[in-house]
Amino acid sequence: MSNGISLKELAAELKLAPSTVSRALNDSYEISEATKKKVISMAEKLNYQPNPFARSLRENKSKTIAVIIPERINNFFAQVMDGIEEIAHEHGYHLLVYSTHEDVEKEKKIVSLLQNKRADAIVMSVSSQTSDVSHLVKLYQRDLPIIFFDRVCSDIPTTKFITNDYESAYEGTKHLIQQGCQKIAFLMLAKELSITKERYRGYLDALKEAGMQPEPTFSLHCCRSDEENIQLITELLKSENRPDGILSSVEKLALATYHSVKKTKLSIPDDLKIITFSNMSSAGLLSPSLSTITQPALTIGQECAKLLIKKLTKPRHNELKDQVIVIPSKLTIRESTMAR
Amino acid sequence: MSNGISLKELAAELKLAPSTVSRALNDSYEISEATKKKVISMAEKLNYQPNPFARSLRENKSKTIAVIIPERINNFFAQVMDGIEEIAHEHGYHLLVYSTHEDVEKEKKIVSLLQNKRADAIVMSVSSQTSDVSHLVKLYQRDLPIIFFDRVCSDIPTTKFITNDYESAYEGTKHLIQQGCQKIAFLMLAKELSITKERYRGYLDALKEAGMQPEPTFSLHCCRSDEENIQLITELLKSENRPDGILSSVEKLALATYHSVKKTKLSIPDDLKIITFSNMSSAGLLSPSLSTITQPALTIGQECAKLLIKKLTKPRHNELKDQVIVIPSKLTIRESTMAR
DNA sequence: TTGTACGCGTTATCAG
DNA sequence: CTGATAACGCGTACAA
Repeated sequence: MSNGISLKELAAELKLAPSTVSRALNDSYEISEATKKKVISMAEKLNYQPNPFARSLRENKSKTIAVIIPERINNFFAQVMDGIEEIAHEHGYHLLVYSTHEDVEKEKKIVSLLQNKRADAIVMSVSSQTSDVSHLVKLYQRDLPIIFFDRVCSDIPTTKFITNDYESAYEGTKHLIQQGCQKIAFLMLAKELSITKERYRGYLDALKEAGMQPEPTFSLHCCRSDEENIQLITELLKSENRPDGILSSVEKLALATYHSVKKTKLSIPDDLKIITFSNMSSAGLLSPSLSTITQPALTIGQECAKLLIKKLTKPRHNELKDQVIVIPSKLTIRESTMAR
Repeated sequence: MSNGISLKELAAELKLAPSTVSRALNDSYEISEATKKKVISMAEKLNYQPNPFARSLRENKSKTIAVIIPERINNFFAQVMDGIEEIAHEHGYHLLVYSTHEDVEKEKKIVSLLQNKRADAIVMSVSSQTSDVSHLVKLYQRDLPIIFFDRVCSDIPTTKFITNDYESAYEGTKHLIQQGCQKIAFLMLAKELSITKERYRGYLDALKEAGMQPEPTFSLHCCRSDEENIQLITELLKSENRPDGILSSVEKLALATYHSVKKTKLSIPDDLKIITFSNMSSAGLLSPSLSTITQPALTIGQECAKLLIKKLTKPRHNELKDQVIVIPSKLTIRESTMAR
């Protein structure tokens, strides 16, 4: 056996015209049952596989969706991918996957690669460095359907799926206050990120409602590097005026905090309480177990894919409206925020 | 702007023949520098993007590699993916990614989807349910280059990348013995998996060398379901004749053990020591911190991609020889295997 | 140095 | 119901 047979060869074998065979395989109504059967059985016998590129060329679609995420080693994004894949496969779509590693330059390269319609549509969450979005606008202008999730681009008029960032951060902060925290810090990646803004707002409003002033040094901007983040957080924890509570806007910063705490004489939750946005399944196994705000990652992925496929299947009736769809997160209280 | 311009249209704009434009863009030696410049600048001006499907159809290659992994929410596989992606992107290759969720039926479907040469090659790690490999043999017979990593198929004559499973398991077991364990259990997924077999051999040989008998009930076969695994392990830990040491052949079973221990009165490492194959970055943050055998995941991914691309680029000189390439793991001792 | 013609494997249109 | 033909966009042999 070697490299597969073409429609034409299959037709020759059957002594039929290629067009007839094509129609038979596509179950066209204008082909008799008898020939359909003959064609199908021969196709199976010879293990005929249609060439996807010829088809894509002809139909101007690839049955492929591109997914761009900031990082792969991240439970949230991995779960979202699982959700997208589940729905995509149900509808015969394939997934091209790209990770930007939180690097805008990488993101731009990837996006530029996708301009040629290699994928029928794009699902993405922008990198933490992304503030100028002209590369994404370009995509949009090329008529490539695009959906954002989690870290969205409000400038681009399409559908976005997020969790209730504001409320969750608000509730998380309120929880810290109820547990007795007086000085609460907020850990963020880039301040330009949509999720940062919303979660920060929730944090500030919760403080305000409790009559607390947000300490400027308590808004900590972190970066991609775990080492640097641990350094930054350690400094904050060792400072004269250190926080006694932390709301971490992403999982990795909570883990960095755990590492930092090990470098101090502090202990969680006695000296410092912490809650974080995170989808880590082993949050409950950490020392101490970590209170989390768990995002509906799988659902977000599924919904993204469902909407996109609806749009791809029936483009007329389904525009990607400029709207934000919110799916709520779930607070799970564990030891890291226990009152003494 | 709408949907991109074709080579023909670009040629018309330039008042040149399509073939000339094609050659200019591909930097052919038979085109004058002057026209090359004109063509390139116009191509940029009109944002010309070659149609990848026309190209794939013509050249019979897609510049795409398919990657099949058993699960996405797994630090090892995520890191391997990162390694593959890094090298693939350097060479202009795209990645189609599929997860089997440890399900052979899913694996078969995916593999069948790839028969049509949608991808130029495949990198994969088989599901834990995979014992019959006829679906993979079929791929191989189709002349689709395929490379295995970690969970390999010895029946298929191609290159495989693994870690030193036998030695690592041997060393891990020996470490447990040195720390005072007398009754060591081995946790595995399916016993048919290549990694299970090798790691089990290492475990058995270490026991033997220490003059210990392998207790039959201490070889625990687990499954995909975390709940069931926790149940199984809990039973083992509560049994009359319980182990005092555990070598876990995969990360998830170690985490399941941590959950199980919480359901008993035992404590790690006093009553039970445990070491596991794992690439979890937060192993050091668990309670207690978890001793691990860390696989060179990134390197494995990079090497797979390098070899595959060499093969795809210069097929004549690079056959995928039937060999196993071993890249060693690293033992990291933490609290979970401390002697009392 | 540039242009013409063809084929890659499909599917849709038009004829019969 | 089936067959012939054209077209999708590109690259290459062959011609000029």
